[in-house]
Amino acid sequence: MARITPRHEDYSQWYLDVIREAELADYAPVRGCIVFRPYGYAIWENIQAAVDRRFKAHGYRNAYFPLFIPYSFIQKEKEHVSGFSPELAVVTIGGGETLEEPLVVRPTSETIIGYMYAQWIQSYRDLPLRINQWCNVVRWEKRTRPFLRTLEFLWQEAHSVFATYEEAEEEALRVLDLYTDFAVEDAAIPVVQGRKSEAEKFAGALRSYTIEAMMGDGRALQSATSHNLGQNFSRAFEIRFLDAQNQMQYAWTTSHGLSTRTVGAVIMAHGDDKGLILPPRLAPIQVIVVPIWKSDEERSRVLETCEQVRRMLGPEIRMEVDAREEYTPGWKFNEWELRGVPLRIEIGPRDVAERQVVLARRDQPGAPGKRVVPMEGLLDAVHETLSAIQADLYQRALAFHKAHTHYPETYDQLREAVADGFAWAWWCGSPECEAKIKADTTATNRCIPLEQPDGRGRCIVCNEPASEMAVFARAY
RNA sequence: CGGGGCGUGGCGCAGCCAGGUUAGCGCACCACGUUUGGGACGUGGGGGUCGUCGGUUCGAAUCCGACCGCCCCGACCA
Repeated sequence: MARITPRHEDYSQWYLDVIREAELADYAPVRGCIVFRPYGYAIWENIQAAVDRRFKAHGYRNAYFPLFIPYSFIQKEKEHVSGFSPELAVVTIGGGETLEEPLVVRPTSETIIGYMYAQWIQSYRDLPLRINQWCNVVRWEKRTRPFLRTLEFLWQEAHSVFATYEEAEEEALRVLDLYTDFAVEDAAIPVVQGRKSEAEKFAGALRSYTIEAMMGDGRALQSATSHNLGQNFSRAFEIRFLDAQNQMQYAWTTSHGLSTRTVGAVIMAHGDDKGLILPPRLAPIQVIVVPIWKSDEERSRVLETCEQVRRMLGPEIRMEVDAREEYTPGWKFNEWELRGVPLRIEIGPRDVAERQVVLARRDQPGAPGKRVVPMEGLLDAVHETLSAIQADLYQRALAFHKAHTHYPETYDQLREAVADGFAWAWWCGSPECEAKIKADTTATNRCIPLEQPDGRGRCIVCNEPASEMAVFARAY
């Protein structure tokens, strides 16, 4: 029987229990690696579809670059090599023979894509160039956690090239908006858009932008990143072009990524003690139909009605009929609630006789979430209810986010704030003050939000004048 | 990689301290029957070299050592 530790008892255990019981993933025989089971992978496929659609609308095309990167490529960009060296997986033997040059299993693809871009770009007329790839990457992390941090993970990485700094900067912010739109509209998760501090930015970036989401325990999860790489990689890989004045210029590049960690974000942002709650837009099964019967005669009538419902909803709704005979309706109710299916339709003999069905919302367990609707017009009622669930999940997450967002004015208040959620505080910008907070509280500087309050303040640590607020939080 | 905890059928655990016949329990699984509007019940079954390797002993799940893995708290990170 499904056994899920209550969140208040042990949040980490709750997270792991949900993943196991909902059959999202299982541990692989290699440390730090997971198997994406079909139900978990289906969530990722829906995330992929939602993100891919947006990238294509922004002018991106998909391509695929190799898994293996020559070791020397990683070393060409100074900060990139120091940032990624500790976590590289390196292949030194191929076909039984020691390789002349070791191959890195990509931790990210700026280098190999930069190498190719250098060959493809000659003129300003070749710009802008926007390419995205869906792939796996490997980072040899010390400490792993299913979905949130695994040795191998799946993601999309988009890489673009522009003629000017301004265009690259604009792109970094545009794609950040793209991710934000996905998070809000599809994942139903509110996020803080911001800029990473120097200490937290991507290795090799001029500037990194992030969206930070709040999990159910108040901790932050960096949910997507968008980097303005400046000319760092174009200089390292000689990505140059002739401008309209026939002058040779180094290009300006950007990169952007969103990973399978997003599956973990969905689990932790919406789940409750009964298990998963999936936003309808990302749910592999949006509607589960549970038939109820006693006699064989009732069974055939009820199942016939289920098939009518399938014909009405099937073309537009991801739905299944759970006609298994070995489980009782009550068991199925709990099972599908654990798996986070947003809407359940119950159909029994009474409903068949009345030409009606019962709709039960996952996000409102028990009687309050149930209502009887006529078969006539069922498709519209289901669409409306799914939309309402999608909207309500976002509102609930937003209310939680706000309730756990604090504006401490003293260092002691900051300590208390980061124990509960996000702390917005004035920060002078110095790495020392940032490091002190991390050392004292384990909370890190998540970002400098793009939307800043008016006025100025004094640094929460050193009391020097500060022109910007930063968000501090404990993070995954 | 440091600190703490834990490895016993698929899941959750007991047994270990005080070594001794066929290693138990709940759930899950298989068969049959009765059930089915919020996790049904009966009867009968199947499944474990007790994380791995080595040591002590007449005898090891139990004692000793090493290693491996997992979880939690840190340092590192999407």
